[in-house]
Amino acid sequence: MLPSRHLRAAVRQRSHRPPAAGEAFSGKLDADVIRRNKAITVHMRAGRVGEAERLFDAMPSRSTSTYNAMLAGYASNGRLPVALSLFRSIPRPDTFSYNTLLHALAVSSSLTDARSLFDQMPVKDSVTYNVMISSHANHGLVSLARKYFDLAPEKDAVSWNGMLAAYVRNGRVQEARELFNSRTEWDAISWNALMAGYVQLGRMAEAQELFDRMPQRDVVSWNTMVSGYARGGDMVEARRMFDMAPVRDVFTWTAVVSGYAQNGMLEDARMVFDAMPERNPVSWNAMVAAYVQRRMMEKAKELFDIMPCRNVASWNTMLTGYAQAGMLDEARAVFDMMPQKDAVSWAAMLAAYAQGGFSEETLQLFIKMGRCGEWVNRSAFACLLSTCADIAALECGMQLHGRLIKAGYGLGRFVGNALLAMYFKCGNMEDARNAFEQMEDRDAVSWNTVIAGYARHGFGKEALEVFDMMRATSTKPDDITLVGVLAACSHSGLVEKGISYFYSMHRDFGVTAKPEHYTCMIDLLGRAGRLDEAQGLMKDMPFEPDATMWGALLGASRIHRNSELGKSAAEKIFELEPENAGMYVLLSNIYASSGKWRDVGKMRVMMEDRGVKKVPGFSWMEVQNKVHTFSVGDCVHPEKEKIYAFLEDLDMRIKKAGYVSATEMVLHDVEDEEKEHMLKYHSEKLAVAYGILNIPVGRPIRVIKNLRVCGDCHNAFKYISAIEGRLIILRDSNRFHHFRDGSCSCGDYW
DNA sequence: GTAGGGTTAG
Repeated sequence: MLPSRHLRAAVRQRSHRPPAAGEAFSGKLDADVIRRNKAITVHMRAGRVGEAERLFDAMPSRSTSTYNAMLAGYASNGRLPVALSLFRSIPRPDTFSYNTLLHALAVSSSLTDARSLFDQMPVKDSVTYNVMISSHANHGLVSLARKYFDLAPEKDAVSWNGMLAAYVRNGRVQEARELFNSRTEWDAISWNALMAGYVQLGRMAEAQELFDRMPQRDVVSWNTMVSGYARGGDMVEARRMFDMAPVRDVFTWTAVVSGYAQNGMLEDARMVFDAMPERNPVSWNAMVAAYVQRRMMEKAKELFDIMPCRNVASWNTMLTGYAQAGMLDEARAVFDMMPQKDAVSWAAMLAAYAQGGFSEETLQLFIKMGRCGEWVNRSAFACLLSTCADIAALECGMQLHGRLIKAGYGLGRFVGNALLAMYFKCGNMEDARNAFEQMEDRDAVSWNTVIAGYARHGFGKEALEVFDMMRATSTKPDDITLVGVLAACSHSGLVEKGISYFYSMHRDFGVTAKPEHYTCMIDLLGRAGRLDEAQGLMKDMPFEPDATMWGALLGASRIHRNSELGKSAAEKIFELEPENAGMYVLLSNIYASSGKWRDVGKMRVMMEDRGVKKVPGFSWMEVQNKVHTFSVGDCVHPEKEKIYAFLEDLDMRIKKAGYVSATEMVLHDVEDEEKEHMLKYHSEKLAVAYGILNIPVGRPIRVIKNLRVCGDCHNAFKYISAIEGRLIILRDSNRFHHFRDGSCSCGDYW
């Protein structure tokens, strides 16, 4: 980003003399200047900045348009600082000059800079407003785009289409439609844009209806429909449109190739590809992606090697291909070899590491990214934020939030929702709420994220408050909202409330109960000890119970020590999902807690027979941008001596305060003392101990565990939070626990 | 010489 004082200085020098649109420096342009201006533009467009500069320097006289050509060239070649200093040296800049700079700032610097230039512009024309409309729309700031649209004194076709596209590109097709219906003079671009809006949402019937009604169709109209059907997986219809099209261009052909590719029809894709009259890099990329999608990396590489010309996307395709095939070394090799990297390359490499569980590498790469000064675009922001959410890298996520603000990106739906989810998944409720309050465009996803977020943290009251807020808006609650609402009731013990929502949701919100809703209800009733009612609901519902529902019942049996019911639930689960290790462990724990060691032993034999591997439990936490991982007992952490010694001491102190270790929770039937020893060194305990030692007092200790928290650790953390005066936020595979002053936000209701 | 629609990679 540019320091705004440079911008202010550049503009201040200019503002004493308002220039007029189209004004030329020398009054009359001679043919030679025009010819040379054209040559400059040609060089600039081909990326030959040096050539253009030589021409410019050699010119005996220059017009303002000469400067403008240079300015546009610098801007489109990513040379923003040079563009800015050139702008300062233009003797009489006209509105063209200002518009060019405005566009450059909006595209590659920040909207804050663009806005301040806009405010200082002495003369504005419709292009000025159009730049503001489209750049705000591209950043997801639809209401600001609308503000500039309404502000524009005269609107031309581009203004109307820009506003239409602002709605369409942000998924707000309804508002686009309303705008469209408000007048009649629309051109083919407008029809195509609105059609594309429906296509993006997969609403092909409405797109087709527009297509049939449009007064004049051009090749883009056909392409929109072909690719729409292709992306929706309807290759028959896509092919029909392709065959019917009166004109085809590279886009049409590529859409079909990519359609076949994405729907797993590799041979058809190749046939069309081979038949193409001409190909561009995108067509090649689509075919390479076809092989990549089938994990045929050798074939993909073969094609990649013979491509006449590769762009960043070609490299990115190979990079993600290797990443998805789990070939992380190859992926990294491609990443290091690429001639240019863009935001996608960084995001793909980051995602590869993150999804492979290499959080260390993920963070390292992100730090490197910051050092490289890489410009992060909106989707990369969203992708990075969700990566941070997955690994609960809060500090990383907060840095991203900071850069998001600096870049002038508003909290539009995509980035805003990703940010919300990040804060919730990292256990930072305050910032999640703040981000939500600041979002300018809330959609159902935003509301759902907040409701489900609060629910998972055991903040049932807050979740239901937000739900009430949502009901006061025009955004309609959907089935996902109600899953969140029911989960909120379940996780907070609001049993009666949950039951009443469940039975009234069809009447009040038009939501029909899906299996997910029943799962919530079984969970809710089961946790409350109303096991008979839970079973009754399962019998009466219109679906066959699935493994998750039996799992909810199994969990309830564990809390309420009903090993008979637990056993029959577990048997059903073994039938449905024989490899689900978590269920064997859960059932073992139920047997163990009632001292049925023989049955515990049987479970272990069963797991061995069926080749089910128990997922090893581990926990991790972030301290100063570094992720520390802990696993049970065998801590390899460099500071393990210190951690163990501290744990011993802590253990003594919480015992004095009344803590009794619940040896019953452990899977193995070993002697008590030994059991206690194993419990003491559960991964989450090691992590919490490390946190207390390394995180300053006053800041919460955030720990993430890949499995469900063990009951004994849960109990111990309550004591620890009181004795150490710390807030401990634990994310386990099921939900969040906030330990504070001796109690947990789950109300021991997990 | 500035602004608007359709194709690839996440």
